[in-house]
Order: sequence, then C-alpha cells, then structure tokens
Amino acid sequence: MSIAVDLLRRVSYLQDQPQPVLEALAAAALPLTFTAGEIIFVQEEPSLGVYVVDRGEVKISRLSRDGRELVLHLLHTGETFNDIAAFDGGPNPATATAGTDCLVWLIRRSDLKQIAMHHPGLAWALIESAARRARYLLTLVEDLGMRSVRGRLARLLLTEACAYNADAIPRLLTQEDMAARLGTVREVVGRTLRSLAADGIIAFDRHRIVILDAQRLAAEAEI
Amino acid sequence: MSIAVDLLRRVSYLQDQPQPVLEALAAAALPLTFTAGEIIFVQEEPSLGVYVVDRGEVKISRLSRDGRELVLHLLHTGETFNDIAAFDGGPNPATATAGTDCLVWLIRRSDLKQIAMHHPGLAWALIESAARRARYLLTLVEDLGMRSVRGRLARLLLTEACAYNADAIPRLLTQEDMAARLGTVREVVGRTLRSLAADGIIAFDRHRIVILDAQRLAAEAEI
DNA sequence: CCGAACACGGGACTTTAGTCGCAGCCTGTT
DNA sequence: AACAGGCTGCGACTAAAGTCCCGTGTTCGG
Repeated sequence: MSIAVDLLRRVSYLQDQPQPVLEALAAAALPLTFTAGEIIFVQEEPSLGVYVVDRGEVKISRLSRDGRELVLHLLHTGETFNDIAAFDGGPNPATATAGTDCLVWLIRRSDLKQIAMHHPGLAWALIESAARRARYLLTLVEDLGMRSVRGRLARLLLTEACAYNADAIPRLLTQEDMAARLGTVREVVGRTLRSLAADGIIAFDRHRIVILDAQRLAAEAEI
Repeated sequence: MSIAVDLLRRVSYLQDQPQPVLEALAAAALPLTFTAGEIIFVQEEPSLGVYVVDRGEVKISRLSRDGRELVLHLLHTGETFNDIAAFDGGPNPATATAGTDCLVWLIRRSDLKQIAMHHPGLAWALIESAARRARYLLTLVEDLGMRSVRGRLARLLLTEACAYNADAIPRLLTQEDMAARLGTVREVVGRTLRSLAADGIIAFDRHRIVILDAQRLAAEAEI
C-alpha cells in the first residue's frame, strides 16, 4: 500500500496533497495488471473509476465503427486516465489499451468522491486536473479543425523530438501510430514525411527521422 | 443580488446546491452588459473568472490566424463559460463574443475557489461540470477527426431540429454560421445542403430547412 | 425608391486527403 | 537459408474539401 502512496506522489496534480489524503486514496486503490495489447476498458461501457499508471504505457483512443482509430493520449508512469468518467459517473469516454505490459491502480468513483468531499484541497486539485484535460482536448479540436495533416505532423514531430530532447526521433512510433494520432491514415503520413524530406526540413537516417530545420518545421506547424 | 441567486439556480450543475452556497456565489457575482457583436474576452489573455449568461446569446470560438473561426458553443440563459480558465487559472482557452445584446455575471476565480474550498458539495458539482465540458469537447474531437462534413452537417441539423423540437429549422443559422460550427466554409455547407436536398433527405421551404427523412439523416450522421 | 450589405445558388477549378495495389526491406524464426 | 510478418516506399487513382468568382434575390436604411 505504501507503494501506491509513492506512486500517487508522482501524479502531477496530487503532489501537493498532504500525506493523509494520499494514504486515503492509496487505501482505496486496487492494483491491476495487463499484458501488451490487452484492452483495459472499452468506450461507452460503464466506468469503474479513475486509473493511475504505475508501470508501462497505456493508449487512450476512440474507435469509429469503420475501424479507424484516433489516439487521444499515450500515458506513462504517474499519469491518470478515465478521470472524466470517474468525475461525472458517465460511461467511459474512450477505450484504453495496454501499449506494453503494465501495472495500473484503480480508484473507484465512489471512494474518490467520498475522499474529495472530506478534503477540499483534493477536490480543487481534481477540478484543476479536469480543466487541464479539457484544455488539452481543446488543442486537439483546434488541431483537427483548422490544421492540415502536414501541420499536425510537424507539431507531432516537434513534440516527440522535444520529449526526447534531441533532433532525432527514435523509431518508437510507426507511421501507423502517427496516423492514428493525427486522425489520418498510414499512406498519407508516409507521403507527407517524404514531402517534408524533399523540402529539406527533415531527413531519414536509416528509418529514424532527423529534424534538419526546426524553424521551418515550427513554421509548418503554425499554419 | 437576489436576481443573481435566481439565475444561479437555473445553472444545471448548481441547482442542487443549498441556498447559502448560491448566496455566497451571488454576492461575488458582478453584472456585465455587452452589445451584439462586442467581444467579451479574447483567447490567450489572462482570465478573470467564470461567467454565467443571464440574458442573450454568447458565442465561444477559436480563431486561427488565417481568419477562420471555429465555433465551440452557443450559450444562453443559465449556461456558464470560461469555466476551464476559472478552474485552472490559465489564460482564456477561447474567445467569447456577444451574439446578441446580453447580460452576464462574472465570478472571479479567487472567489469561486474560496467558496468551493468551504463547500465540498459545490466543489464536486464543479468537478462534474468540468467533466461534462471535457466530454463535450471529446465529441467535437471525434466529429472533426472522423466524420465528413456531410456527417457533421447531418448531426447539426438533427440537433438544431431537436432543439426546436420540430422538423423544420427556423432561419436563425446562416450557412456561414453553420460553416463556423462545422469547421468548414460557407460554399461547402451550401453544396452539401443542396446534395442532401437532391437526395430527398431535406428540402427548402423559402429559405427554411425542412427535414423530410429523419432516419436517413441520422444514418448520414452515424458514418 | 434606390443602392448597399448580406445571404444564397452554383459553376469551374485546385488542393488535400484517402484508397488501392504492389514491391522492397528489415527482423526474427524455423 | 528460407520464409513470414510487420513496416515502409511509391505510383495511380478517386473522393472530399476548399477556393474563386459571379449572379441573384432580399432586406434595410437613407
């Protein structure tokens, strides 16, 4: 159980919470393990509560009935998911899949609500986290609504490069993965990457992507 | 001031709050009036707090630098806006414009936080409302990411018809308005409307839109 | 009553995105 | 060494969306 407290302290919006609050949450947390590719929960089904990633990678996505997938988040240690459903008690807003073998903790909605009702500081922290989630979704809306695939891809490359603070993006993301995150398909991602390479903005180093001109890439992302 | 309490009771997520809570909020609320077309606040600027619409229509939108506008919400009496910024203290996530002459009340973030910290019930209500907002944004993401203009337009027509619970949509929305809500342009909306009419799904009755076949329209919206 | 502003109809065209099909290339396995 | 499967490269094609442009009806104020 103290393991769970250590984890909760790594959750960005919980780190300022007093020890008793974290202990109360930890006491309510249930450990769950999933193997790579396994589905954690499915969109539209009733929700159990909020999940915290302990180890591994979790993919949050929406599936359309024609088989396309739109990836909303890729989560790692210390990040939470299904907050929305845990907060409003509605069905799961998206599908969660284990990207790798992983360990997550589940805190049921009723427990969370109970604890939040007794600790206003926690309640406000949850409010802020929900607001951040909404803000992130708004950037997605703007991306999808007013940016071209080229622009979105440029943004994705920049954020990925930044995440590994390097000019090269290790071959973790396949073109298929990128397509799912951009709301498009594999071929278009490939074509756009080639076009960016033809313009001298990026280059391929044995299937790794190297950013040659971060300025111009940023300019592409702005449009 | 009792005017403000009456209004707050019409806010969906506040209606179960006890009288003292509403009075505390009302005491903190400042009335503001705007004339049609006036800008209430601009995206990216520091936020003052949360707003409640008393009278009139408020349009929440994102503007891109190439002049395109994406309408996120159209709000009326008893609805709130800029919740996100009021919750997390960040800049305004979008631009708010008075669609008609209107009266709104502003509750500053610090006052809201103070009151919420003393009333856990209110805090939880805010959590739920933030979750709903996020859920709504997620439907927008799905719309923009995996639906065609035709599908989105079909959905818009259905929800508008439903809002006036009739099969005809009064000429309140111009094609330009619809385009802004769908993330597209006027010509495309017009073309798509004509195409739906050619398929016998809708018809025009002296510039009003009449839904002839709600089933097929719903089918278009599903894809 | 006239003209300006606005909303709409609609044709012609360009660009962007998505689809299809197939070949090549690694990587790990048998 | 042979092979399967996943990832990629790429051309050809179609469909969807966006752009440009102009004509027309309506409304509203001078």
